[in-house]
Amino acid sequence: MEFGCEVDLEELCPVCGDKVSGYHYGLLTCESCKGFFKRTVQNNKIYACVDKQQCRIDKAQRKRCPFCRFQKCLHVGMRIEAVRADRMRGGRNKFGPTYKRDRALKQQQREAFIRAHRFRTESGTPVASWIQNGDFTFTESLNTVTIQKLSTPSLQSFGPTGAIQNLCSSASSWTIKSMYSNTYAGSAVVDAVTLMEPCDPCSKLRFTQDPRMPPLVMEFLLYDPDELQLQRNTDVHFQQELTGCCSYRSTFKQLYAMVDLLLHAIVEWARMSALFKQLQISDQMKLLHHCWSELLALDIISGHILYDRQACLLLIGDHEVEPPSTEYPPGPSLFDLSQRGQALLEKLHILKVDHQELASIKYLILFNPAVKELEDSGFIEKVKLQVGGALLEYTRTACPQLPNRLAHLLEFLSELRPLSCLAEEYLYCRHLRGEVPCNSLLDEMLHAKHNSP
DNA sequence: GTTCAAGGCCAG
DNA sequence: CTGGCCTTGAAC
Repeated sequence: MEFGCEVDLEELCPVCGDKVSGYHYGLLTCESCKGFFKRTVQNNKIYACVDKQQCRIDKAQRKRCPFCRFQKCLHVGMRIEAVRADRMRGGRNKFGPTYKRDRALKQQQREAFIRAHRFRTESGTPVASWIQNGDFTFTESLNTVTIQKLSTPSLQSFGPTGAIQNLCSSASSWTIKSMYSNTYAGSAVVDAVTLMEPCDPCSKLRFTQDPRMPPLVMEFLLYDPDELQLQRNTDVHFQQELTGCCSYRSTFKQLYAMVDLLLHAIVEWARMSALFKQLQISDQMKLLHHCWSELLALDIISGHILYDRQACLLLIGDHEVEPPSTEYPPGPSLFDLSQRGQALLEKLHILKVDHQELASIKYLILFNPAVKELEDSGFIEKVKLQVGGALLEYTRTACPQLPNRLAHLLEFLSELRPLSCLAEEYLYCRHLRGEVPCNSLLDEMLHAKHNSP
């Protein structure tokens, strides 16, 4: 079973994502943030940020900027008044009952999340047999792919073909970088890089003023990709081509360019996540290779919900640009995808899902402990459970009148999976016909899942 | 007596 | 300065 009651529920520090050692100064934090907070308050430290006071704080970088670290300590709720002025040791402070309540609440949430997860409808998930085969070969191919721990700058060929897919490194992080030919979506990489720039967290602060919002959900929202930038990029790509009234083939070329752009944004979003960064590179690759299509489908659908995105992939099914398939058995059509996507979109509309929930759901998709041959599935499971707990806490606070809201969200997730399988099948069929440009990130994702070495 | 969140210590 | 480990002592 995916979530057993016996699971050791190790929490993660809301400041840096390190392992929690207990309640310190008002909430569960790690030992190092506890010490840092204590020293800062006791010694009346005053720090300065050499950047824009928006430094990302995670386990690897928490030492870099004490100013932003302390700001984050305060932001997540560490209490200055819990540091004793008289420095008296031992005993308990006035937060004792708070900690006790918090423990009870967390336990309740944990149990409720596990119940909700059991409730989730797993049946009726049609997965084409070739996809299952693909999963097998995908696992096999992973064994042959050596991924360096990129402590020094390096370029490495990735994937079973000669595609120019490279893992690049900067410091201890990584990116998947696809190169484009001059004739195909030449500006996509540049655009993707632009949209990957961390958005201004202040622009989202208005959503995070509510002190009842779980710190984890707040974090997810703050670091969700900048939609405006993404929209500008995708609109340019998509509408240029559609207004040009061109052949279906070139329209799909643009479609792939946009899918590739979205994939770049998804990879970069994951890469920027403090929790994701704590995984080994190999696990990061496995998780992304496994869930890219789900994240892509969710991204496209949520674009409608949150932003009424103009460049609408779902509507492409209405353009009647796709000639009927001559293959037997016929693969899925864009029309199929469009119909199913619209049905899911309708569900989200009825649920009135919000940005916080969508930002959290993405982490539930990404941190999937069921992915095969993970090095650290334990950590991934803990993260998933923690995200589930935070999402439950959030839905209970935001929609107290709907106690089963989380179960509905999980049900939506279980319905997203077959759609993403269908989308993958569609893209793979076109890939086999040579319509997916080589060297794109999409090409890499399709290769990773379906090619045996 | 046990628990556990305070403060303290000190190698790196 | 950092952070892992140690000591303390009120609440239970």
